Amino acid sequence: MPSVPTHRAAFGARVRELRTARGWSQEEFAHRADLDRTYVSGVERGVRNPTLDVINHLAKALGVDVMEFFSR
Amino acid sequence: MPSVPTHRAAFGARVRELRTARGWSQEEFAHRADLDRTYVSGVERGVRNPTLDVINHLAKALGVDVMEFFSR
DNA sequence: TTGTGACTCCGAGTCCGTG
DNA sequence: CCACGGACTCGGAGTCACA
Repeated sequence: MPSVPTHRAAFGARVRELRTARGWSQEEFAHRADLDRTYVSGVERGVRNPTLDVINHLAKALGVDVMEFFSR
Repeated sequence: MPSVPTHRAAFGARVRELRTARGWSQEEFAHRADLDRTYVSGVERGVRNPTLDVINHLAKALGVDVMEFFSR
């Protein structure tokens, strides 16, 4: 088992994709999602294991449904 | 802020829906997912705030994509 | 068959900084 | 602008006895 599970990496990559598509820096996104900048960084790299609550926060900040993180 | 956020309750309800649709008890499901029965109970009631790793584990045990938890 | 309170332990999540 | 580290707090993971 790698230290960065594939499902986490995929999730993080999707978050990053949606964030950059909006032209936001990690810091601006973190502020909008009311989360720490370094934590968002960790989530996007797949090293962090976010909770359901955080996942919902991220979705809300991005203005998307949670489904978007797992589609495609 | 309620102690059981609506998005967690919705998630739990969806898990329960998928479990019962397979005719599984919490105990049987917990065994298949390699989790404790009481933990599964907490998730279904929205009391627990599962991590992305656990969410993926549940999806695998149910044989569905994680998307299924958030669709409809 | 399921809900619940209480428990331990480790990781979720924050805040400081660096290259 | 971002990756990464250290140190910290508190809440999630995982379990049990009991209702």
